Amino acid sequence: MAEPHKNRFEPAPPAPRPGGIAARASGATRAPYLEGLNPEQREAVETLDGAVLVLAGAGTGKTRVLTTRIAHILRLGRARAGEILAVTFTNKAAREMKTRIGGMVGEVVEGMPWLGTFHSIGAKILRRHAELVGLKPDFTILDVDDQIRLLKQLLAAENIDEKRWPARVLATQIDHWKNRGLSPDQVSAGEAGAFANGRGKDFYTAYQARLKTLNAADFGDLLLETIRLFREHPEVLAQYQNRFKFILVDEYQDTNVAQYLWLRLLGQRPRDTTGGGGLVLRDAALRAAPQDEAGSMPVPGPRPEEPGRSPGVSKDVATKNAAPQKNICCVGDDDQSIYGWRGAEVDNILRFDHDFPGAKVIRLERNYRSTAHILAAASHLIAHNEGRLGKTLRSEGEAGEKVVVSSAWDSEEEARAIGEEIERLQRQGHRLNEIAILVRASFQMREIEDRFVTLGLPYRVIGGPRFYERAEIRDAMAYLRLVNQPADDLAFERIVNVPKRGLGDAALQCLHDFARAQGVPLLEAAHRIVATETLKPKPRGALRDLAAAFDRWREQRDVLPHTELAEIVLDESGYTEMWQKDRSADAAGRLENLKELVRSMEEFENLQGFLEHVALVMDTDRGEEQDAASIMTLHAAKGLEFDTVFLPGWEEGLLPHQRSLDENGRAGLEEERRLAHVGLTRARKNARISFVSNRRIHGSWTSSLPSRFLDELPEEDVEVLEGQGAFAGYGGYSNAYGSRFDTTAAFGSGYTTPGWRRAQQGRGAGAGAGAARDDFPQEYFNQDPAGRFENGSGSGTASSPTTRGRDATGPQNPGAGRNGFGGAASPRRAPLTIEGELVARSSGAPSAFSRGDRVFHQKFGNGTVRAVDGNKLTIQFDRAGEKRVVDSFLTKV
DNA sequence: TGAGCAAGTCTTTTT
DNA sequence: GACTTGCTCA
Repeated sequence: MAEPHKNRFEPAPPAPRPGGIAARASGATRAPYLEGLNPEQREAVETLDGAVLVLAGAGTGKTRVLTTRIAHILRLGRARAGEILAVTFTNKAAREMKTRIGGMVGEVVEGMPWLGTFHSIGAKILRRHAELVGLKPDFTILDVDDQIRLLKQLLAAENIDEKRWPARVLATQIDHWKNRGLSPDQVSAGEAGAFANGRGKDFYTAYQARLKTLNAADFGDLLLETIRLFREHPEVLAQYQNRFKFILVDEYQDTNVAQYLWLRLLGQRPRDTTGGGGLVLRDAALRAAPQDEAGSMPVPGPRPEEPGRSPGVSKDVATKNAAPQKNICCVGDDDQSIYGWRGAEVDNILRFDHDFPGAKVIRLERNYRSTAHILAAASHLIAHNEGRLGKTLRSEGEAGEKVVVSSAWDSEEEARAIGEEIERLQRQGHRLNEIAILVRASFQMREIEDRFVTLGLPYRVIGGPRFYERAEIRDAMAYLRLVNQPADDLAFERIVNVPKRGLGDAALQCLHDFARAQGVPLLEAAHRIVATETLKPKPRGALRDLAAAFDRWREQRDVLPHTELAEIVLDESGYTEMWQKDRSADAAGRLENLKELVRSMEEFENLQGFLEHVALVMDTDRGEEQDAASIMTLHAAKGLEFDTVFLPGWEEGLLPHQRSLDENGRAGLEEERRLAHVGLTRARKNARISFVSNRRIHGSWTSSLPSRFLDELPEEDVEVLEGQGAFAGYGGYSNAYGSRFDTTAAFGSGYTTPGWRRAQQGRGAGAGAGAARDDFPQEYFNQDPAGRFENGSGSGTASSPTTRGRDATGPQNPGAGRNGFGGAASPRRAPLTIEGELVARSSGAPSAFSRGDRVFHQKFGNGTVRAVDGNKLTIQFDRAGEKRVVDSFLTKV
């Protein structure tokens, strides 16, 4: 096993010890990398055999443990670098791990070929065995944009009304199925029937078939097809099972079912492979669990213990596959699971010990990042969640400053306050690099950016519009893809008439028909059709030239360096010229981007490698070293830390986000709470939360209420400031420029000001005003949905023709504002609708409505019942479009 | 065929 | 408010 070997990660010469080197593991005690680990971390690093789950709370040294563990394995010679499978969730994390391991072992990173994201490793495996799943090794990886265009074509071909079933929605659904590890034949009839006029399943099948003919795979396929490969070809699976001696998984709480299945397969010992049947079982269990179980619950309330949600099944599966296990180590934090919307199954981590019986669970609870106040606030907040494994973060640092909560009249003022505070910090010598503004939704960034621009405050937006998503980059990429892979019809369609070649709809339709008739890709069809009289002379000539050009480029591909090829392609196709001639303002920038694209190609060995990178990584790693404040979403902030963190927008509807509540009810709320928790725990020294009374949404002003999460922060760790400019009305505005946060009056003892109380009451909306804290959501959920708008203390949607719309620059009417947080008297948007929750626990009882009924809905108006599913109805609203609604919200007309 | 304008949509998070 | 789509007209 531990035979001596040579590799790049050959351990550094052991520290000199008297008596020579023992072969025991303890030989590593002197290893410098183990020094400074606390006992739990050390245990997590040194427990190499069997299954290990490391529950690593925020700031407890998770990445350090992972990387040290790898270094340790290498150093002990338990495996070579190529025998360790280390999967991360994001490219960023993979990159960081590579760097850190490199630093630790003192070598370059290339030595870890199987360290990467699930998707990149999946793609790597899939390329090696592509033929076995009906692809060629050079298959194209489609992004969402391509997917949608493909689906649109299919919709048209299948004669499905795109208005009713937007391609985007179908793409999401298919993605969802794939996340759950379901191939078309595994999708239950009922579920598939609800889509595309009952043809959901056929549609999914057709989509997959189309991908195969295009020699393409979407993101989901990178996992799903690998799973299929493993299942259908045990010998291939065995090959990888033998290869990987150790498996490490980062952010395990973010894995979805497909990723789970993928890991299970690889995590078994070679002979175990027939146990694959058991996986399907678990798979089926998960498929059934979420909706149906919730649906049968009569009253909202604590769910049955999360980890045991389908104890019967999962136990069976666990026992069945209990046999020998690989050395698998999963690191994660259930409190940081924020990707449920993308199919992540917190369950995976919650029942790790069911899946890996005898697994060792190690908790890392010592937080080295944040001060005690920040940590206490975050812990108290997250304790409101129910489905948790439970960890208590302990601070290893000092008490520090309290978490600051402040308010502002509107989002512009909030941005102004943040800008001022940052300038103040800057004057005190804080570095901008150590400051971050974390928002819930990207639209919040705009006002903040605007303000920073005005102030001349350097900032950078992380995860903003991406380089590879820009139109000119995608066009250029399409050319290159097509050179690389002539069957890439999507690429062909994208560029066939860019720049304009006079190939309009008519000509393209003709070409399509021709291609279909001949059963060849479009580019090939182009070659053939120009030899016929089918097209008119002008388009025919254009098409002939284009096809000939691709022939030429393809020949050059094999002889020229790929960067040179790219320049030739962009040049000869007329694409560069098109932008040079363009008079619009951003043309220059686009040309610059194209140059940047070609430049970035230099880092790759060949075209194929470059295309792979673009498909999977999607961002350029341009490390701007300038000192600048970071603006990003809460999601993007996971894994990062800053001295000072601003958390604007803690308002109902934004954090927690309305849509999350609507779609996922209580589970959605808990995920939002985790998001808030992630935000707080990013801060080392200062956390500054703010909320506003008025926010601009869709360009018009909407009033809002403070987030319920504010109530869930412990008073003793929070300092509440009342922004001076916040409620002072117009006059206060000018003052606000000169005012400081810290010149404002504190609230005295926490949450006792009249304004705050009123805000609370307004929020209770008839559900019992005292309802705050823990019992609040409960009360809220129990409200009679129909009565909501009548007894909602005048705060229903219907009664809020927003008076704010009248001034374009901001809601400057001081009237309501003076009272406090907007005051209960000001017009409000409807208190949280929680339809998602109601949908989720719909009973199976037959509905009083039937198809074709005309109905009325308080919020959406009149509509027609399109489908009935228990008490969940699909309604085509006359004005609001199609919605799924619970029947209790409806009255017959 | 393509430009220009009007209307409509959608704004959470991403490999 | 920003963007896409659809429509009309030259």
